[in-house]
Amino acid sequence: MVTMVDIDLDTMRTSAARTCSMLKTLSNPDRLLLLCQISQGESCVSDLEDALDIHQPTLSQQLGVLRDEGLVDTRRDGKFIYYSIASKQALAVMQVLYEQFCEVKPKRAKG
Amino acid sequence: MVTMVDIDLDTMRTSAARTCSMLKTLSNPDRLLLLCQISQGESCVSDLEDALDIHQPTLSQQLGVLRDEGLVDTRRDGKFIYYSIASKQALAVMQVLYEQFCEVKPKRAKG
DNA sequence: ATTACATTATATTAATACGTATTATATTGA
DNA sequence: TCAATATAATACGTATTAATATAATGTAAT
Repeated sequence: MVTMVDIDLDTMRTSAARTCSMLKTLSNPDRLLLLCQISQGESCVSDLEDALDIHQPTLSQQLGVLRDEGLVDTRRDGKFIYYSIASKQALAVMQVLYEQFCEVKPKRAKG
Repeated sequence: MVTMVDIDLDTMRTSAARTCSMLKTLSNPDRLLLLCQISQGESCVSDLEDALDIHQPTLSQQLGVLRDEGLVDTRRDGKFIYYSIASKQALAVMQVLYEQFCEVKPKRAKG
């Protein structure tokens, strides 16, 4: 169990709405992988395309969703556009998701 | 930035799919509040109804979704059915969401 | 046992909206 | 003019949600 202070229902609903908005954005495999990749370090679109094997218009569309939700920032360098994580909240969530769903824990000997 | 070990694309996609499945389940304000409430301690349906002001069939429907996804367990005691968190992964995610979206940090004086 | 009531779940439907993939085209910069 | 990226337009299927009604299970009283 987890300790959370008691807050009123309106406040809770407001927070829940903001939270759900982010969660929905994360609830797509392509976007999740994109964020995962970008959270490893700034990446340009063609890097992401190579790394994740998502084809370009889809990639661009989903990156657009991430931008609209404010989860990523962009920076242009010549022909390339570099993406980075803009939301510390998203980063915190990604970190836990990684720990819970991707990290393999070494098994301990019984005893 | 966050440190994650490099894993192959198939494995990543498999993990992403499982992760998205849970995220989708969390991506609804009613369900999120339900989980939040239940993570505070085992609750029966009428408690949840009172606490969250969601009407009964909706409540039951959304609890069904949480059950189907394996996020909650139930236990009957007479007329009442008690819900509790079944997934440590969900609990971990709820904890971070709470920290990131609900917790109010006291402001420090400058300097 | 039967009745009645409280608690929770299920079924059904209607309305709406959403997500995604695809193809084509536009923009920007070297 | 080519490479990198974004946008537009469309089309398809399907998911989401709320609402209403009804069923199932348990308890208590008679």
